[in-house]
Amino acid sequence: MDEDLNRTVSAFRMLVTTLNRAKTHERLTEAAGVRLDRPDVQILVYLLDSGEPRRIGLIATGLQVESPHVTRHVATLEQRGLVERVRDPDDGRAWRIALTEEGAEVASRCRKVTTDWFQGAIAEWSEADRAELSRLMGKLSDDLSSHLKDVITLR
Amino acid sequence: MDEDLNRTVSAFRMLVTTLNRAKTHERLTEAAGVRLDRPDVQILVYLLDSGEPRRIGLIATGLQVESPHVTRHVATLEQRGLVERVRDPDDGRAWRIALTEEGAEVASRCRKVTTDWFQGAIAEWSEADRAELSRLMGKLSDDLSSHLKDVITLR
DNA sequence: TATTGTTATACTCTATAACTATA
DNA sequence: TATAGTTATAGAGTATAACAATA
Repeated sequence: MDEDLNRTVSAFRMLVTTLNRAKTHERLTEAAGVRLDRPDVQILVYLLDSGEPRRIGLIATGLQVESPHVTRHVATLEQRGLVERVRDPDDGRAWRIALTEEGAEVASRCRKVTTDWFQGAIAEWSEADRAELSRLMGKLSDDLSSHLKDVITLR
Repeated sequence: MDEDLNRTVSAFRMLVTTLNRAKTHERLTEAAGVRLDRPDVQILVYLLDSGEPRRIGLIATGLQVESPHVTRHVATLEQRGLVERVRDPDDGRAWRIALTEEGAEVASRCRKVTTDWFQGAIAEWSEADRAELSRLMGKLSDDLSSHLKDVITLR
């Protein structure tokens, strides 16, 4: 039981490690045919997943970083024509960050590289196992995030 | 199918993000009652998981970082009495890094905080789901690492 | 001479603090 | 004056390059 848990967590730890290495990112951008640093890609994919323009603050919250970090990277993405600022209809002082057409395309390519990695890794799995993985992963993500939020907030 | 995959990956992405934030680490060390930076903890837990002393190079490979990084952090861990160097019996020029008694204790506390987080998150899950998670997670970790290794090597 | 590890250095990522601007 | 965002700065984390030491 406890052994099971230890194995689960250490498997997880290894995956997290791998996915955070510079080499992995390098490989991703190479495969996607773009030259962007990690935070840039994270922001693009976040916007793509969102499906609509988002404010700086919301992007920061979503990616769990501080806003100056987002400000800086959005500025470079804007210069490269991958995102643009549009007025927030609800709040005149605020802007929303929108993917440009090219930005959306780049974001899809980056996202696809990652999903392809997963797909390649589980290609040999049974249909049932793949479905189970999807289900449990979603559940784990929800439960772990909300659990951590509680743990971190309750101080 | 493709939708499933996208959800799996984006759930994953979120978890990776959360687990890599400074605040999460801060929370971990606070709960474990230690004052160590992230690489220090990674090295300690790696050694604990290994169950035996390891050489610098192997630690670097395992954590997927370059050896100078390990050298530096091992030096501080050594100063703090959490690890010690022992001669490699197989190769006189090499040393192995061993956990001291205190180091092993600190490492266990850190590892336990993480596993407790997981445990708390999945506490309400059915026995069957927990077992499935463990099984699929191990499988995914193996398959994804080896798949990535292939992808990254084949260049 | 090949391998392992170390020292020195620099770059990337991210946080904190102080400031600006608009509702 | 409260909120959203920006500018400025600093610190953590990690990589690369050059070197040292031992089989």
